Amino acid sequence: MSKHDQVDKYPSMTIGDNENNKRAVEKSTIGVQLKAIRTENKWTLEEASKRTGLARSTLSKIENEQISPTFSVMQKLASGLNIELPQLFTKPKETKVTGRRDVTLDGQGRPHATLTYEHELLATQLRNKKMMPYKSRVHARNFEHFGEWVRHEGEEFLLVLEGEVQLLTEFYEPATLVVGDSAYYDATMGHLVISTSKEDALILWITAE
Amino acid sequence: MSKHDQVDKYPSMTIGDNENNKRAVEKSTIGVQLKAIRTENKWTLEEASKRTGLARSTLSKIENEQISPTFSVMQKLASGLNIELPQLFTKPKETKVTGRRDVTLDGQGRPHATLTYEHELLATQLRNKKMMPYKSRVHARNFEHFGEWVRHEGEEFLLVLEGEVQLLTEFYEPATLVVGDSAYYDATMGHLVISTSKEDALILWITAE
DNA sequence: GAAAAAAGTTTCCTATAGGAAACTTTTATT
DNA sequence: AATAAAAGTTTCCTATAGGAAACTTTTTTC
Repeated sequence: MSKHDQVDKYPSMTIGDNENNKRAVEKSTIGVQLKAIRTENKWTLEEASKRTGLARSTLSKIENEQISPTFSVMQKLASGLNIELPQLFTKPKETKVTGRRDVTLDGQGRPHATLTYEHELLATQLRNKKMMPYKSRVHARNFEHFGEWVRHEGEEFLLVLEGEVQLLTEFYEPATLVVGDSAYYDATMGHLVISTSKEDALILWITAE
Repeated sequence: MSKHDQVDKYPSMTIGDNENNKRAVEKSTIGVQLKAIRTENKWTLEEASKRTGLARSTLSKIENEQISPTFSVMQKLASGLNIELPQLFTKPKETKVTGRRDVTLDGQGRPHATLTYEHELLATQLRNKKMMPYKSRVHARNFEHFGEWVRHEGEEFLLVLEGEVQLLTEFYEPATLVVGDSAYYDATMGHLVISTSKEDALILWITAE
């Protein structure tokens, strides 16, 4: 009986618990969430049971973290209780008391120069902003200055503050913009701005993802 | 031979499938998702197994929709494969071919007047934007013109284009801004802008939620 | 404040999830 | 093409989830 070969896969192997697996996963809270949702709606387990088609006992056990529900049960919960699935394991977004403000005086932003632009980043005091505003002096005079389309996630808005520029975009004809003109476009589409005035143009950009 | 004996549990029962349960739930696709993620990363079941600490067979069964994984298993999947939980049941956001663009020439936006401001809405051709840009002529000269703080969801950025204004915010001292100055703040905080120059001031606003 | 009703928990059992190993299919390798 | 190796599936068993009903706790009602 020489079955020496496949007898022991994983002789003393670490079936994957140590080497990798960043076990920093915060504890599930799915039970807590469920209970919160149910009580907020003033539902009894019985009512929740009727709504979801799950047994009263099952719901109780889930709420008390005695069992880990299967995905199909989670779907019944979401559907029956009229909530989105992620609500079951995402703790309610703490309606943070927001009162942030950051004033940037003209020319006082954080400089950031490239070959083609000279950016002045605005509102750099605030982290985790929804928008990234900056003013840029446009050095580029033609497409070749770039060589490639600029392309990134999100959407972009720009307003011309000084001079005249051309907004080149992948799927459109170039647009000539003068002071006061603005444009809004998907930044995933190739795009770039070149100056068509004698002096460098000045524009305001804002991106949001 | 034993497998066939107990084949039909649930003789013809529908354990709770009829009465309630709005079954408009799209079929799970969790298996499909998992397989997609795994193959995209060129992982074998064996590798995925090592990463997640789950058995090869379990992964196979999940991928083939033979079982509905428990939440704890889903957590191991997310953690081990370095993905966010919702990725497991949210079909990959169709990287929509975005190529929208809207140019608004100076003064050509959609007008919208109030007692205190004269707004010019920009980029009105695009729906579902992440940002709402507009230019506003500021009539207001003092707080009383408003009577109340302006307050709404999201964040706001403003840049002074002409004149001089004061930015009044609930939790800060008033800030005096001249042409080129800008400010970024949480719009949930009471805020408003008044002109402090002889003429009406002109500012650019952008809000994002 | 005792009895009844309702809400919630635990028990006990069955159905199903998850793991180890056998088996099958696919992919290299010669 | 035959063989070996790797990847994937299925089987079989154990652990656990989920349901029905008994039980306990809380709330209501008289």
